[in-house]
Amino acid sequence: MTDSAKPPGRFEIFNTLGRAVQQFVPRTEGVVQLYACGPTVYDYATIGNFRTFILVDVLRRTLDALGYQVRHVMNITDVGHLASDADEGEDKMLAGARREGRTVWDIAQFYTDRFFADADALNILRPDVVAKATDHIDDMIALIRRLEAHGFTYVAGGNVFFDVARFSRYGELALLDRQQLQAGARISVDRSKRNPEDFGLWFTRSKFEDQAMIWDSPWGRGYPGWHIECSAMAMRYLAEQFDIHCGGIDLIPVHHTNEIAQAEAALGIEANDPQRWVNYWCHGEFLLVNGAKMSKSKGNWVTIGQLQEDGYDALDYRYFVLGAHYRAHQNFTMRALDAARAARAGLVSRVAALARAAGIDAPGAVADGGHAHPAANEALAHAAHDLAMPRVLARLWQLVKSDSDDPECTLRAVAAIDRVLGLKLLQSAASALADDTRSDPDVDALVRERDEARRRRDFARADAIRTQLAAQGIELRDAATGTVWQRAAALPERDR
RNA sequence: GGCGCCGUACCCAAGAGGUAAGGGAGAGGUCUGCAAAACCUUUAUGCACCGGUUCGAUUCCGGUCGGCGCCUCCA
Repeated sequence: MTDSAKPPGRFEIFNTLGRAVQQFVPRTEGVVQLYACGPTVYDYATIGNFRTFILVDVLRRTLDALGYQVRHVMNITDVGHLASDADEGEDKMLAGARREGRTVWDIAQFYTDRFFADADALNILRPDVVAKATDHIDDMIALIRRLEAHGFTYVAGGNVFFDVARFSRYGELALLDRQQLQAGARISVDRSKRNPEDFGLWFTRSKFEDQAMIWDSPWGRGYPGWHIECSAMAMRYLAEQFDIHCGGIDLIPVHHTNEIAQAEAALGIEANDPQRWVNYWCHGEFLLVNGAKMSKSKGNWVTIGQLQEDGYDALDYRYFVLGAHYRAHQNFTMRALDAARAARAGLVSRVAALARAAGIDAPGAVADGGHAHPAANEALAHAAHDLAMPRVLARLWQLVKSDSDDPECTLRAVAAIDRVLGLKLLQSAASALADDTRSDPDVDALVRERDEARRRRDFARADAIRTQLAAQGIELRDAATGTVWQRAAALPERDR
């Protein structure tokens, strides 16, 4: 574990606010306050969603490995939101409920559970705080009241809006030029708004008669706008001003832009104030599927569960994601996933071989070697430079392929590197080693008989036994130390 | 109309102003009764194209072509 007496290592991260890789300086020495936008739980999360959650996880692991104390907060959006401020489209939670004939509350619980099941399979660490929007309506109302007190709101058509014109820095994060935006280019604009960019803070008017999630508020019975929850919950569980806010790149132009507006307006942060609500904004690029964006609306989305049904381990997907830099597009194809699976398997088998060489039966228990090993040092340095995970992987491969006269030391370095990668390499190697000693009376008897036959050079009989076992899905390998067997991995092939 | 990103071998994908990480796949080899596994070796004088800056660019600048995305919700 990291020596907490030492100051944290240097960390650099690309800041969307400023569009440059910057040296990370936390507000409080040695402590990182991190907020990540979580899932909307009206349907399964896609592998694209999880690309971003893996980014957050890697960020958190890297900061931790560098010696920072990280406090990680994530929201669960379990309240329905309309498709636009114009009260159009459909409420996603309601749509999910209608689709499945269940209540919105059931839907939220079900998909929240599914989300964490997938996240666990991907070895994504749980945030320190998971906050549900519906548990924090009071915090949102309090924040809206603060905005109201500062004169940043107005009521129109029964709904409370944020007045963008009052916030001069509006759009800075997204480099938006308000004059050039084609408002309503793709959707119609709510006529009651003063400016097209104004966004709802609290709605009391909805076209949905069966709106199940409504609460009392100073403005009437209704429900909160889309953006207020993250700001309210981040400020509640972190501090009013904190270090890093993460999300997908698609959140930049609207969600995060609006979050900055409402939070800085509420906090009274002036336009020329160097003190920001959040100092570092970190965004993950999109995952493409066969060259095109994956989205729920297009229907070309893939879930972790689907990959598992096809015989892949969630960690194969994690390896795939780690193979590309988080700020670059990444193209998901089954062929690329196959490559990731093969690569991860190769890594695990090399780690298992190191454990054998070191005489360690349970490599899962190997403590990481701190930063004693140069390879671990270099790998961590790559991670610390804007999360260059492809370089971390390359360094790991170099380490694992090098001849080592101290396999245990190498193993400790692997453990240290995997602390950042989160690929469970040591645990996986442990189960690979367990396979070495697997036994089954019937199979063992046949294997012994075959060995006898081979000794007699009765290869016809030996091959017959091998064929017989193969029919049962058992593969034999005649290693120098004797014959070992394993069940062939069942890998249903999907059309690709 | 405005804004942003990208274009590296068969595939995925790093990269830096000084001569192309890593993985997968393929090929060759070692080993083996055969096979499998494992291991070794190997695969871009080249980084979309055209100009410019430079002693030197794939890496910087400008342009062209091509792909993707945003300006509704979406990670």
